[in-house]
Order: sequence, then structure tokens, then C-alpha cells
Amino acid sequence: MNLNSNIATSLNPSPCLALLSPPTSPSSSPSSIISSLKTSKTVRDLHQLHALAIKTGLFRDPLVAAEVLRFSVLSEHRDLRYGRRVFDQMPEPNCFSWNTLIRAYSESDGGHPSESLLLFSRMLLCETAPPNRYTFPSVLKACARAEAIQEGKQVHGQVIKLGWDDDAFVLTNSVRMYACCGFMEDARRLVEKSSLSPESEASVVLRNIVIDGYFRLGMVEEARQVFDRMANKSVISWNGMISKFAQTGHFKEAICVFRKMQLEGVKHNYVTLVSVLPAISRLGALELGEWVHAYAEKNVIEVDDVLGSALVDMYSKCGNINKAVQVFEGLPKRNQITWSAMIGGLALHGWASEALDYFQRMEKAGVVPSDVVFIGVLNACSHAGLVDEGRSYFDRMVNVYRLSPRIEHYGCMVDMLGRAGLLEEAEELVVNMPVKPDDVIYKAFLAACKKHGDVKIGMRAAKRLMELVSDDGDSYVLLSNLFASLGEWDTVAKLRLMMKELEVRKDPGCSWITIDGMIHEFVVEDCTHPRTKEIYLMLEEMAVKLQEAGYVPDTTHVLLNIEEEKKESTLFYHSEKIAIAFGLISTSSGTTLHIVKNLRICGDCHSSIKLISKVYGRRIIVRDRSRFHHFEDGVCSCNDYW
DNA sequence: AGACACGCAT
Repeated sequence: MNLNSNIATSLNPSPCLALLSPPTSPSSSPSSIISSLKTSKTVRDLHQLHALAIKTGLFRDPLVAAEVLRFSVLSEHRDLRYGRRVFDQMPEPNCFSWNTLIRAYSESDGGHPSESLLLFSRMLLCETAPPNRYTFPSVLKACARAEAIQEGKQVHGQVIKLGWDDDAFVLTNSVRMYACCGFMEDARRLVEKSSLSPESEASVVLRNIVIDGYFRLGMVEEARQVFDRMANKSVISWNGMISKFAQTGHFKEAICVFRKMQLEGVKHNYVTLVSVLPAISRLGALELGEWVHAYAEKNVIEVDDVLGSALVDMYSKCGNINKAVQVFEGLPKRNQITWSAMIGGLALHGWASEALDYFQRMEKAGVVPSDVVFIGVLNACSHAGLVDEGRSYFDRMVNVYRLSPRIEHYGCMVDMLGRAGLLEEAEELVVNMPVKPDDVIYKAFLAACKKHGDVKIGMRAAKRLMELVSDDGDSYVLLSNLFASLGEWDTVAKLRLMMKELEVRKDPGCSWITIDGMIHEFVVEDCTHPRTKEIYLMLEEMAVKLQEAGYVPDTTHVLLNIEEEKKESTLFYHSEKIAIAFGLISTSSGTTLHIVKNLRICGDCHSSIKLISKVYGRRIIVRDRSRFHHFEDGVCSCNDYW
């Protein structure tokens, strides 16, 4: 021990001090070991106390052994494998120890809920420690997580037989078990026939679990109904709605609940912010995201690695990559996810060399890269055309970090090779990859074929894609893109007919912009906005000014066989242009415009927006489906490589 | 002796 740690020890007694005392001293009595365990801070403390318990023979005391086990598996530094060995050393574990281990397995992230069930059946068999009311919540939770309805029903039967069905913890976990297994009628019946008052805290918990069950089944309306009808809502009810809406892709609804929560005077907490930020990111609602960040600071909500990751992701996806970097650099702690969010964000903005620098920093910081961060790294290479680097990172992922590539990684590689025009190599990868290529892979590949005008290779992939998809509108659109670019209008017409017959709908291209916290959404040729008249006047003005600046419409991106003039006008009413027109008339001159689009930006819009940025002297930041484009003074940050 | 939380290829 060095001097410093001695000082620290004397100020704040460490449990390891017990080791300095001779075994016979009063400090190694059962009660002192137990109290030392309670103040132990590190894994080392725990291991030393465990060793001490064995050395002094105190481990034979079931109370001591149970406490050692509890701190092995349920403390901050939980280590299930270590705990399991502790448990296996016990000649006759008491009920408390069984419960502890069963609970640890039922809650573990690694996911061995079945281990809980195995232990429970062993517990029943050995008869020395019959289960008590503390056993059942964990066992039911394990059934819930394993979605094991058969076992769950059996356990619930025992619960009723033993008369513990009134216990609050047993009840919530019984409801959870049915809800997680998708047996909503059973879950609701338990809630309804419980004698709890609807206003009670316990009843709120039960309803929260029911809501969660509906979300799991994708029954969003039922979930909302239960929520709306709750007599009382806790902050957890609100947070649950926000996070579940966001996770199921209902981003606007998530934000709506977030706003309503505030209107009803319920204070946001840490979890609220972490839950709502992904929805804000997806919608690109920068102003709201900034508000959330300010809220955290004003209300002294700690921006730790988790909230920090969500903020970094939000600023990246909302277009402010500099702020994302600033938040990242200011964090007290960064985990694997924080680094992934940062690197993925840089990639999204086409800042490839920065993304690769950060990857190096991450390695230096001793954070083990996950497969997710490689998606960001490969994406960066793809957007910047760094093909050799991309290949080498893929290689390192496999051979240095021993991560097996997922289909997403192959997606990045196909995209990277394809964009760079290495179509043969991309096709070879599609054919030979060890995972079965999905529609996304073929779509990336086909988009590349179209970009480089290679029909022959494209046709082979098109055939595969046709076999693979039956109801995906995007694929049909991509195919008709390819044929339209060849002028094969007959095939285009056939495809459109097929879409009609099969009732396939394509995602309508839409763009949105946030002005004063309101999200305004536009589709192609949109006429639904209250300020449509002004918007279209602005569009006309833009058309004139652009023409003066030398704009020539690029009609190769129009997929209909119609006359040139009509094509030109079709182009001019693309949703992103409408959103920009609205942005220009709604903000003071010089304000940066942030546009989000659900599809990839077309070539004509890209060149138009470059000119618009110059003619109107505005920075325009567009997030499309694949990356960010920062338009300023007639140029785009993507260097026209996208 | 608990419910809610962060990153992912077109």
C-alpha cells in the first residue's frame, strides 16, 4: 500500500482493513464481515472479504455466506459466474441464498432466465429450503423474460395454491409474466380482480406493465387507451409511453406525450430525457433537442455517459455536428455506445478522417470496439470513397477484434464498393457473403448500378430482388428507377401495374422542417399547408432566380414517361424544395435551414439546393436517408459524392 | 427485495 492509499483508508475506512487485523480479532466476526461487505466498493474488496470468510471459517455461517453471495451478484460490480461459484461452495444454501441467485439470473442482462427456472426446480427438489414469497417474483420474472408461458402458468398455480397471490410483488410479476408472454386477457383479468384502488401506486405499476405488454404485441392503440384511462400516472408511466412510442417508430407520438407531460405539470427526469431524445434525433427536431439539453442543465440533471450518448446522437442527427463533438468532449465518462454515437455521427456528416481519428482515440482509451462502431467506421469510408481503408477496417474487425460481420457490415461494404463504381467486386461480395443477402443489400447494389449506369450487372441483381420482395414499395421504385434510366418505359409501366395489383405502396417522399418548435411536413406537390399560396409564390420566385443563375433542370431523375416540360415542373415540386421555400419565407435572412428527408435526395434537388444556398445566401443543411449535406455558397459538403 | 433509459448498412 502506498502512502496515498493509506491516507485515503484512514479517512474512509476500507473493508480491506479487516485483512490487516489478525483472524482472532473482533473485526472478523460474522457481523463485522457483513458490515464490511455493505461498505465494500470494488470487486477486490469483495474477493478479499470472501477469502477472509473462508480463512476464518466464517463462510460456514449461512448468514455470512448468503451475504457474500448477495454482494457477488447484486452489488454494483456484479459477477454472476463468481456468484455461482460462491453458491456452489455452500453445503446447504438457505432460502435467502437460493432467492438471491434466482433473482440475479432473472435480472441479468446476459440473458439466462432459464437458469433461474432450473435453479427453482432444484430448490423445490432439495426440500431443505422451501420457496417463500420472495422466491416467486424472481421466478415469475424469469418466465416473463423467457416468454415461457407453460412454466409461468405452473408457477402461477403454485402461487395461488400457497396463497401468495395477494402479495404486491408477486402480483406485479404475475401480471408481467402474462403480459410478456402475450396473454393480455389473463394479465388484465389479474389487474381488474385485484382489490387495489385505481389511484394506488401499486395499481399504477400494474397498468404500466399492461401498457408495456400491448406495446410488445404492437397493439399501440390499446396501450394508449390504457394510458389515457389511468386514474393516476407516475413519471414512469409517462416515460414508458415516450420510450415505447419512440422504440416502435412513433416518433411524433413520443414527442406529443413529452409535451403533454410538461403541460400537465409532471416534471421530466433523467429517464424522460434519455427516452425522448431518440425520437427527436429521428425527426431532426434540433430546436427541441436544444431545449432538452438546456433543460438538463437548468434542472441539474447529470449528463453522464448515457444521457451524453443520446445528446451526441441527437446533435449529430439534427445537423449540428460541431455541437455533438463539443458535448462529447465535455463528458466525464464515455462508454462503447458514446463512442459509437460520435463516430457514427461524424460518418453521417461525411467527416471520414475525423471518424477514423476518433476510432483510433477510442482504441487508445482502451474501449473495446463493438460491431456497431464498425458500422459507423465503414459508413465513414463509404461516404468518403475511402475504399482501401474500408477494406482494411473490415479486415481488422474480423481478424483483430474477432467480431463476426453482420449483414449490416456487408451492407456497408456493398454500398462502399458500389458507390465507388467497383460493381464487379460488389457483386462478388453479394454472391459470396456468408449471410444470405437481404433486400437492403440488393437495394444498395442496385442503387450503385443505377448511379454508374451499368444495366447488365444491375439486371442480375434486379431479378434477385424481385424474387425476394413481394410487398416492399421501395424495391419496386428502385427497379423502375433502373428501367426508367434506360428508357424502358414498357417495363416501368409493367412494374407500376404490378404494384397496383399487389397493392404495394411506396413510401411517399417527404421532407420536414422545424420552425419555432413546430414540425412542418411536406410531400411532393404538397398543397395542404395553410401557407401553401405563399410557398408556391416563393417557389416561382426561386425558379426564376435559379434560371438566372444558370440552373438547368436534370430530368433524368423523373421516372415517368412524360413530356420534358411536365418533367421540369414535377421536379420543382419535390418535397425538399417545398420545405426550403417554406423555410425561406418563415425565417429571417441568414438563418440556417435544417431539412430532413425520408428518402435520398435526387440529383436535381442536389444541384438546385447548391444554387439556392448561393442565390439566397443561406446555409442549408439537409439530412437525407443516408447522410447529411451541408450546402453553403453553391457547394455541398458531400463533394457531390453520394 | 421493483416498473421506465443511450449507438446499428438502402
